[in-house]
Amino acid sequence: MAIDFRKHLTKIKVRMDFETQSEADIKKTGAYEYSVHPTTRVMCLAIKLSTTSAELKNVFLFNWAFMQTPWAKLPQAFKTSWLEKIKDPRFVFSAHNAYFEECIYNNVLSKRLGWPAIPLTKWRCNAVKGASHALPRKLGEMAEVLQCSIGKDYEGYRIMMKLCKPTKAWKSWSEKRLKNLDLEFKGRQTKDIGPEPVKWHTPVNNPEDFKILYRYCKIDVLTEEKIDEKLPDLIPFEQENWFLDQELNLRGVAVDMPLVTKIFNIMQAEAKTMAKELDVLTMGLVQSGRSRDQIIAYLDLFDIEVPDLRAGTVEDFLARPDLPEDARKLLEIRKRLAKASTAKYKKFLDMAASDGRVRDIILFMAASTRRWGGKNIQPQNFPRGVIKDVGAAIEAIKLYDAEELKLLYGENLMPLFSSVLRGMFIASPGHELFVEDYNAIEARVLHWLADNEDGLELFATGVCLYKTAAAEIFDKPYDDVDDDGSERQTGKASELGCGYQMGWKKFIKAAWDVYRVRVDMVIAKKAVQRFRKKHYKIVEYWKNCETAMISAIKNPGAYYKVGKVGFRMERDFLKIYLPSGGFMAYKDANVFTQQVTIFDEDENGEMLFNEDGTKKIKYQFDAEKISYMAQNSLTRQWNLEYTYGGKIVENIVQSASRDILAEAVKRASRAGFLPLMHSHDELVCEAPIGKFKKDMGKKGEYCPEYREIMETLPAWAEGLPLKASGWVDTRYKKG
DNA sequence: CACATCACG
DNA sequence: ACGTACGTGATGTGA
Repeated sequence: MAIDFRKHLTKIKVRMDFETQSEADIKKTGAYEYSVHPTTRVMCLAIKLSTTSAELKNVFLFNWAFMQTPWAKLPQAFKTSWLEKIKDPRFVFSAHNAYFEECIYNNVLSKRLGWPAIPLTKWRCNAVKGASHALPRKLGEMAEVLQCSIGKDYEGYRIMMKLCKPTKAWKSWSEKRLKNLDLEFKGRQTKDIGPEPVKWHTPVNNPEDFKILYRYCKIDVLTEEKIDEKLPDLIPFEQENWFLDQELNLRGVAVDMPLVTKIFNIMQAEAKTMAKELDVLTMGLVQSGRSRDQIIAYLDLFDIEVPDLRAGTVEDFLARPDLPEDARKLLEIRKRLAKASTAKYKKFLDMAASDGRVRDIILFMAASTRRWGGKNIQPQNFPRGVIKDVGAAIEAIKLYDAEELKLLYGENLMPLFSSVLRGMFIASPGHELFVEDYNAIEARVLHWLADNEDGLELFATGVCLYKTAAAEIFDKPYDDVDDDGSERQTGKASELGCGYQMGWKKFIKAAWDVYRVRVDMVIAKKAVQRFRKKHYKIVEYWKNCETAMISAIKNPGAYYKVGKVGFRMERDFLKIYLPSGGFMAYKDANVFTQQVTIFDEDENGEMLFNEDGTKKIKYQFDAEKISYMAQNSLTRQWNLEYTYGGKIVENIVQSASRDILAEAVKRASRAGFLPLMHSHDELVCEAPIGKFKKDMGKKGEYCPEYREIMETLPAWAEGLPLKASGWVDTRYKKG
């Protein structure tokens, strides 16, 4: 018997869903720039009050004519009722992906038609409610997995896609008109293209389709209600986090648009040249630097067999002295054209609003661990860059053209442009950027959660954990560990991976894939053993968390505490409660017994075989395993997933670290800093120049008050050794 | 739409 | 007698 959470709601929800039409492409521009586009308008609005039963007949539909009418001319009774809902604290406004509805309401209804403003704190987001329970974010998929889907309205979807943009006839006419303008410009004869066709679908010229659209819109808002009734509302901690997130995403970040434009133009010209080179070199066999299969087939002509075309592999092959010249040239071009970061310049151009800011680049609760994700421009995976003096590089790009830049930075300009990408984010006029990031936050949180005292001591003394690990692995004094080379990186891989139960084989693979460090098998085995012996409390923590999760699944409702976290099965979700009071959810968590077979290996890790050719078994045992339903992080498919001690602990650590950052955003905001973006261990704010005092640190200017805000421990994180470092400047960079 | 690749934490 | 690093998003190709 499902619990009706409506009874527990303190708020009455006004559920809203807009259908809009526009010349802008929302996929390209993002929701904000779409909403301010002059051609964007509302086709209809469906509204459902949570106080009536969840039936289609209880959904209000405000049609085309209503939504084109200025507020002043709307019926008085409606206006009174709407204003009441805005003023009355019992009412809130809810939508699935509320950011879109907020943008449309603010920029179309309020600014153009005069509707009264809805304060940010009155908005609620249904997609975020689902995300807080680790469900798929899309409305249809969320309803599907909660088994409350009203059924897919394929026809409605198709009609919506048709009505939301200009008519096909107008589009083709418009293209012809552009060609004519070009001809006119060149002083040549233009072609007759006839009169301008109808541009927009409206209920007047297309009444049947609009009927279907209205129904589609009503179904969406009703589906939203069915989902909402199945899930508890956000806890106050997360509701506040979300308000701050909306504020941040509506604020946006200033971008150096003239510089973006200049770099984009140079890059486009370069890409054209390289495409030509590629075509000549391969006689048309390779059509693009990104055509994996074509490149592999071409290299096969030279009897070169590459397993894949990842950067590291390409680098390995380029290092071969016997590589044929044409193959070398091809791989060089591939190297240049494969850079993903170059696409971000185009995205900057597409997304920036007329005020030179990009918005909606941070996604709340993107991960099942509740971490934020990056969106659109994806500021969380900007390349670190290879050029040392980025400031000088940016000044050079401002001053010189492509040919001059090549004299300074070499023939291949791509590394230059990918190195200065972060610098496209700038402070607003009269403002400066405040940036601080946490040192090894996940390692610190892990040792703190596991009550691993010797690990915590290390942090307190300020010794580098990664170097300590490297010193033990390579059996040499701490001070002799190579800082920039492979040794410290190996230590890092060891500390991060081993903390989550990584084995020695994966250690070798990860060290190579991620850090391009070749780790010897003996060293890998030693590193894993060293970690598990030295940090035996973490090994115990894996086991304790797994056992507690299994017990919790078997005994619904009972709370199992492991140190600072707790496990409880609540209806169809296993919840892991974190020190902050927040939780992670695992849908349909289940325990089952499986026979595990461990095969015998020789000391080199090679499989041993019996005389009959079957694999030699070392031992077998029955194990209790945990499964749950989740979106596979690779395929995005809703799948049965499995977990175990190390992975549970990883999730907990990531989740708790996210809460540390969330609390820092709150403190920064309350102190008068304006949060702009963040990246798991780094927070970027801006504030008017001079508002906060700066000091000179070892690596330049920083803001002591801001650092203090970052390093302040939340009440629930007593004993956690937090450490932050950063800088103040007017242009973004890697710290 | 699935997969590979490239980025980041 | 007891093993398993994890979490994202964007872009482009090719079926």
